[in-house]
Amino acid sequence: MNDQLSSKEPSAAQTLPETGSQEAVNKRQAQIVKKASRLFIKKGYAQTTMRDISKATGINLGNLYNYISSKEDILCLAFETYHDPAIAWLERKGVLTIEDPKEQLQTALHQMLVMTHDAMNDILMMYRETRVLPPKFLKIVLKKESDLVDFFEKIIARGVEKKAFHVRDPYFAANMLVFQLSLYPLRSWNLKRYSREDFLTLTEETILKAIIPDCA
Amino acid sequence: MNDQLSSKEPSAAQTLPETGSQEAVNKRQAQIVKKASRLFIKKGYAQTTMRDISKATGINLGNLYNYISSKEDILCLAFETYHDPAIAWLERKGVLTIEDPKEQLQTALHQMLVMTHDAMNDILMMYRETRVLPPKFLKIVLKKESDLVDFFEKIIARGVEKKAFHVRDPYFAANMLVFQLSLYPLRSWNLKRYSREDFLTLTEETILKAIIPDCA
DNA sequence: TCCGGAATAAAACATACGTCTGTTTAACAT
DNA sequence: ATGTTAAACAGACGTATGTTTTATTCCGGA
Repeated sequence: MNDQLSSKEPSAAQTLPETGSQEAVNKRQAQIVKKASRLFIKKGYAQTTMRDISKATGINLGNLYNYISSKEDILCLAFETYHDPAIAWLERKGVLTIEDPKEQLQTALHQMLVMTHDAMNDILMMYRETRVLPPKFLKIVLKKESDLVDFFEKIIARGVEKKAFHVRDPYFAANMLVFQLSLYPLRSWNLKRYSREDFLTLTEETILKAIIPDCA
Repeated sequence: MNDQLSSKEPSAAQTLPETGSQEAVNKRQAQIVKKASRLFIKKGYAQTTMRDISKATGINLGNLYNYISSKEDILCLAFETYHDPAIAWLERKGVLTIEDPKEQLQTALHQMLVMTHDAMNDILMMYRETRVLPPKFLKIVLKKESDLVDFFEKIIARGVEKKAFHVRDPYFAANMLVFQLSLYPLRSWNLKRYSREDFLTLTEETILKAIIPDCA
């Protein structure tokens, strides 16, 4: 009846009715998460009701629970959906094999900026709703973010060794850089005057200036 | 620039019972806001109940409504309490009269960084709960933030004119700078390794490097 | 044609919430 | 003592919520 005491698995391992084809269930899940995310973005997680989600997806309220195990679970799935592609890109593409540190940093930074910009609403939502995540899942999310910082730290540290960059503390610089990626998601209300391209260029330029000595 | 920043009563707090000593009421209000803010920080606004606030303040649930007009009102008051001092400092102190652009920027930046650092929990809370603000009050808050950006834009623009700074777009630089002030509030979970002083120095250094040419 | 699993609609359920009301207590001037 | 007034209190009200359940409909395949 009320199994609140049973440990809540993070969404990935969430146990569901498990009937029929897992394929169709996953598809339905994705549909729910996508629609629900729009609502979370527009109204906030707490202010979005399961009835809202039912209406938005066109899936009956009771039927929703055949695909997700709880409202909280939808949020976890949303974090997964929009957080993973970034790190995935950095690994899939051969960023790590670029020899020139400056070019390597520019390539990684540019791609991250573009992705961040295009997913601005989702990122803003994540910043706002992080608190709602169950502790176990929160840990996973922070770990992923921390990995991203480590990724940039390595690039920067190598550039410093090769005298291509000039920063006193690569770990700090990486933290600042990753944080700066969120400038637009968190402050777009004050940056409307810039076109997408202008903004990306300006941001890239500003971030790099703090890392690459520009006196040459 | 900041014309009506010292508006006191007619903020967003709605009209209250308006009893006898407004003095005691304000004191009580401050007490409520302070305690409630701690709860909002710890559990989030939506997850904090008026009963929680009653328990934390020791003020009876029903009696709370003699001092605040709604739960939402408490949040508005919290924003006011922690948002105003920053702008106030910049105006009170004679930052605007400092002649040397570099010294002027350093002074303002340092103070803002210290204040941001010390109010990190409140700032994190504000980033997260902005959505809950009633539209009318949200507008006021964004205006204040925008004013802060304008403040730094003017400093930067003057430094550019005097060839002391090197930035392509002062408005963008100011936006980035103000955003960077929130690095610690938003990312402290990944920056625990730094002492307060080390962190402040590093941040100041990094922010300035993007504005002041360091080839000298 | 009929069966069985899925979807739907509607309601129920238990709880939690913000807010308000009616009453009591305490302080204090008269 | 007494009367007045503001503060404190417990409890209730109505609504909204996440979740579950029940009764009914739909539809493809035997």
